[in-house]
Amino acid sequence: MDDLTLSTLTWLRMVRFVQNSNQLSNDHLRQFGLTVAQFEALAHIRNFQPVTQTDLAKGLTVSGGGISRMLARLERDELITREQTWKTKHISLTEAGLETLERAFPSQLHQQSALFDDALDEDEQRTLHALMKKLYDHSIAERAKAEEGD
Amino acid sequence: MDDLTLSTLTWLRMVRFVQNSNQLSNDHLRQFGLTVAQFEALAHIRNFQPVTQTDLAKGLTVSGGGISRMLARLERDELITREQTWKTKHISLTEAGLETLERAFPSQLHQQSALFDDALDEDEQRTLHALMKKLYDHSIAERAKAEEGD
DNA sequence: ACTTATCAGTTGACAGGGCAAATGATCAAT
DNA sequence: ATTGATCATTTGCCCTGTCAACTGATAAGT
Repeated sequence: MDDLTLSTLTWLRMVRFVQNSNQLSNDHLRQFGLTVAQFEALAHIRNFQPVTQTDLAKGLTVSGGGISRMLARLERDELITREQTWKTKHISLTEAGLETLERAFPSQLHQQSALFDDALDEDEQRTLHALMKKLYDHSIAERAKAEEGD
Repeated sequence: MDDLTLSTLTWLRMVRFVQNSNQLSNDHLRQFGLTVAQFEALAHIRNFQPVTQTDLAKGLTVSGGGISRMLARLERDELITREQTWKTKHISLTEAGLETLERAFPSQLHQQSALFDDALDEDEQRTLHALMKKLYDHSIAERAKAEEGD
């Protein structure tokens, strides 16, 4: 009954794996009062601060509207600050934001990579990485193509 | 600056690829008035109808609350019906639901697999499938472990 | 100076989805 | 029959995210 081409099956497994992994990360991060999205936002901000909202949106591949709302929540929780100079807002971590990130970071990173390290040996990981790069690059090209033919 | 372990990089590419692919699918499905989530729900319902909400939630790996809302929207749009017998609601496609699905199905499937077929040859696809199966199964096991140790 | 692009960010309306508490319906045990 | 236990679904509250329309600020052309 089901539509079991190889790529369909692969796709399904990938989507579910990403789902499961995100859920595990969310469970894990709950003790720090963070979601995966927030964790990733904080990590990105730390690496590039001070950063504009537009750049942050690009870096995290979310829309401008999405980043605006997320940052509003992070600001409300006093994990980041937004300072407006001219027309641009520059985002930085607060003390509390940095502290939270640094508490969560190591275990989150470990949790994340364990999912790969436990399931695949080093050769397999390298192979997977190469395949994902191909797929990813191709999907980027497709998105760009869709964009221009708007 | 960035935390560039192999698994982190692989993870990032996988997440972005899934994002891009979903976005491409959403763009594609817009002409049929469907989202990816709705398309997948309709396809699943067609294959298993009549099906209970609980089973549907499991099949699509969303929570009970999530499925309840999504089905409410699909019912509002008259793509499905919910018939209550005893304590359970049985979901089926309406005429319009089936028709919409059948119009969208072939091109959506094609769009989906093209992303793999254009980027990877057959050997690579088989390798990827095997690796994803390993990862997926492992993530399922981890979720189960997290569940019991609640 | 005054209008017009243009760019950065916000906001309303919406879909998707999680969790936990509440409802409803059925079944089991007294 | 009545009280509980159990299961299916709903609902309130929240976060994530899109799109499109809107606001504000700056830059440019006349």
